[in-house]
Amino acid sequence: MKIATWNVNSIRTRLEQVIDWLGQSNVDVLCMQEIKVVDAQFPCAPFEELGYHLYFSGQKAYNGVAIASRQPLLDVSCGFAPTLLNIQADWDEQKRVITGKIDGITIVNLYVPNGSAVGSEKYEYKLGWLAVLQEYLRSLLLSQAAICVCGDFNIALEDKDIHHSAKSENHIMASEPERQALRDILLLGFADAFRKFTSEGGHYSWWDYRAASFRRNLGWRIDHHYLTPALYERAKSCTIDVAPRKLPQPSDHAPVIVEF
DNA sequence: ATGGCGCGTTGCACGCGA
Repeated sequence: MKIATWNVNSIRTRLEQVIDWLGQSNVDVLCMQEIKVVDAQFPCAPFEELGYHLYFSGQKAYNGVAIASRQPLLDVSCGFAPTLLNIQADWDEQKRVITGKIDGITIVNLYVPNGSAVGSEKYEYKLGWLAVLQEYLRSLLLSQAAICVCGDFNIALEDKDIHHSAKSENHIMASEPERQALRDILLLGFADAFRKFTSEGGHYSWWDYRAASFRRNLGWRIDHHYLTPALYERAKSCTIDVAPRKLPQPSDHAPVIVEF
């Protein structure tokens, strides 16, 4: 069983690359972020022709998450509210969460807010959103034993997840409050699948479009799979596939795949 | 220090991403 996460940066623009990659990688589940399309316009047909079922929560122009799965997902829900019944509704206005269950594994597909700049209004929104996410996962853990939380976290937890020329405490995605918010979430009982197999730095999942960052390998590892303990033990590999990032007109993110 | 590239938009410059 392979579960992949990929910020595709517009599913309509990236459709051919995503479909090609699905056909080659043969993953069972693909979690996508930044689909940037309303539900009525999601291009379902090419996925269905490959044998995938589609689940999505989209909005116009920004954000949006989707899951393509070979087997139908159970208990699909969008946003925090179905689990956090008392949450303020506006935390679900931006479409950043979709959850479903397959083979006893609850998959939570996330697009964590970017945060713009440390100290900005969007940064405060990101920290607030992460606090809501913590409560969401705490609540899920009450009823679900095997959880895979994956997606674009927009946080590099350690300095070795960041290329040498960008290490800055006040950099968005690396500031201490963001890292602490993510550590607090992991303390609920999640471990990084990638770090089960690879301890050294220099492995990245996102490279800025500008300044030839990919060619110079000036990247960040910000796309993650976080697993509950028994699932973590079952993980057989976790890899970043940089091949799609080399194509013309790529997403700025590469897919990350965990295998059980 | 700044901006760089790419996406979508009742588009033709701008907000946003990270």
